[in-house]
Amino acid sequence: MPDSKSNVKLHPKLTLQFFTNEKCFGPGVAILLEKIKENNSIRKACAQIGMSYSKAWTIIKRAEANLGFKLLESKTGGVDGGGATLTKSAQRLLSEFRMCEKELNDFCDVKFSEHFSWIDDNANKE
Amino acid sequence: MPDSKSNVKLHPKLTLQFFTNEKCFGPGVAILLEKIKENNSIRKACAQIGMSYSKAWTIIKRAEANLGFKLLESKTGGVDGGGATLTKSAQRLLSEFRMCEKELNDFCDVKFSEHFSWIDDNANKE
DNA sequence: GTACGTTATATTTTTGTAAGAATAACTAAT
DNA sequence: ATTAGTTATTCTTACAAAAATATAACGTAC
Repeated sequence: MPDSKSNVKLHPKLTLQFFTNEKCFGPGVAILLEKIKENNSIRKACAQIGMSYSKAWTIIKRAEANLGFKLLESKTGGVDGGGATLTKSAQRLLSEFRMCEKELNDFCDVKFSEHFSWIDDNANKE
Repeated sequence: MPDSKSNVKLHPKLTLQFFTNEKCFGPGVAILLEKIKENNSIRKACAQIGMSYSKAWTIIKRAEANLGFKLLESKTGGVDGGGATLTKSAQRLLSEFRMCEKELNDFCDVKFSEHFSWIDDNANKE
């Protein structure tokens, strides 16, 4: 049996994504929207999470196109240069997404221990 | 509201992965192991799923190192050139993984309709 | 002892994705 | 008009991940 490479014990990670024909919503867009909500600015949000503006713009546009509704209400120009805020739909999507993720993760923790606790036991390993 | 880019309706996709310090097991290794089991051969398995042998080898070794036990029992040489079979632990891991995935996906379908049915309704969209 | 078909492993090449750069447009204030 | 700071958009560049390639080793049969 090979030596374990790591001290961190085995744990599950669940990723929730939404698709139509293509991937259109997941953790990346979610965190981005959260930061835009905090900052009222796409640019500042990008700076905080280390994402390029062009990527942010791309994934938001793709999400909007596939979901069928707008996520951002944005203004250009003005004294502060402009800004962006979340639509009501985006806020709802975001909050439901986080709730859903939490419920799934809780369930996953239960199932993981049901199915994989035997891995910690040092029996039955070849 | 932007026009929907696609006819396929919105649906969730759940990905289950295992980590220690690094990612070490997920759908990719799972399907690979299933094909190795079918064929008793890493090479044939790779051919079937369009994965390079070097990648297969890398992800299996990484999985073994992080899980702490062997996944494959392999032979080189001989009349048929050799081959590989799954260890008992690998078979158990695989079957529990598929079961766990199924339970999570079923739960996810329920939760998705609880949280996101409103997206289909053409109300509340800006 | 040569051939075959595989595992085992490292190295090189390709490719897909993200970052970065460049540019235009917008609007309130000065 | 000019400035400022943002959104909007496209294009180019860089990098990391995957594929491809190369090579060695293995053991059974002929």
